[in-house]
Amino acid sequence: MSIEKEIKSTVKLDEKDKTVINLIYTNNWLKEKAHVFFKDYDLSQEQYNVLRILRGQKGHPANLSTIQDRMLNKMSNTTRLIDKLLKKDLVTRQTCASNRRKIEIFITKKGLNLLTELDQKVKASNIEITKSLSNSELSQLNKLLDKLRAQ
Amino acid sequence: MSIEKEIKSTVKLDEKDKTVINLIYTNNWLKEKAHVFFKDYDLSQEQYNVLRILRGQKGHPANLSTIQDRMLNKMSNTTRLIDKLLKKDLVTRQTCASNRRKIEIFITKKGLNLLTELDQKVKASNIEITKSLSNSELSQLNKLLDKLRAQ
DNA sequence: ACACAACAATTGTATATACAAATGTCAATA
DNA sequence: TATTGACATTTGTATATACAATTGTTGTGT
Repeated sequence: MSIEKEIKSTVKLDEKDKTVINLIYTNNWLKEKAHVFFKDYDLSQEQYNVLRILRGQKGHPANLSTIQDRMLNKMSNTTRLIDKLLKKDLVTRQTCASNRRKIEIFITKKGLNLLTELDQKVKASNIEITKSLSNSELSQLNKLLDKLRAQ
Repeated sequence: MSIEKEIKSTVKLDEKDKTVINLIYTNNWLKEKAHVFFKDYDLSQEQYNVLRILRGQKGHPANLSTIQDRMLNKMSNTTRLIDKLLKKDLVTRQTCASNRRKIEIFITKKGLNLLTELDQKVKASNIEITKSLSNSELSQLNKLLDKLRAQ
């Protein structure tokens, strides 16, 4: 459905306004799907994201500011997010020996296993989410989004 | 910047995965802009959205479920959002005479004036946000987003 | 008229997020 | 080595959001 019908807009929108609303609307649509997906795993989208960042470290520790840097949703409170992962034994936390202001966070074996389990499911979910578009359309969409943000 | 560089991804993503991440990332980029925009007005994005819905009613009242229906972010607690608009005298609330389960919400003169003031600024902001894309690219992007959601 | 289900909104509670202030640590320099 | 500013994280507090339970109202069937 076109975004104008979708939001039952009473006025005709120009392409610029439409794009902004369309992005917000599409994100909500996406967020709903992610929510359904993750609730089975007692994991928030952000927690999943952090685990992936840690896995990307390939054994090297990450400290809080590194994680915050790479997070999709830059939220201020990474400490409490890590607290939750810690409580589930998905990560470990220790202060950095060479600089005690920093902390070193590692993903645990349990965390890696959970990610492995999720990998295929996320893949499947992404296929499902994007099934209406061909690969060339997806590539176009990616190009346009990248260009939009290039300011 | 491409989404892969942006998130410092260590692995090559396929277009499907890239699209999903790109949408999330783009939304955060957008949310940040909206946040900066609205904070000067002591108004949240959602509050603004509700005011616009009420203006769209053109004098007719809207009840809570109608508003919730049309909101971009379907959140559960419209009551408390209306509370806040009420406290700022931007809307009025009264129980519906013919069905006392319903309430009727109207936008006030003050609310309409605020919207009028914001109209041009939102327009300008949307122009700024979308300045990297031509009109034909924006139209393409809108088509792709609409198609993506068409499931 | 009464019981009961459906409806519309509100309230309570838990969790998430944003922002500022506080804590502890380190580096520079006088 | 004492002071100061910057750094990295944590904590406190306010606000936002999600979800379930509750309240009050209406419509329907008996």
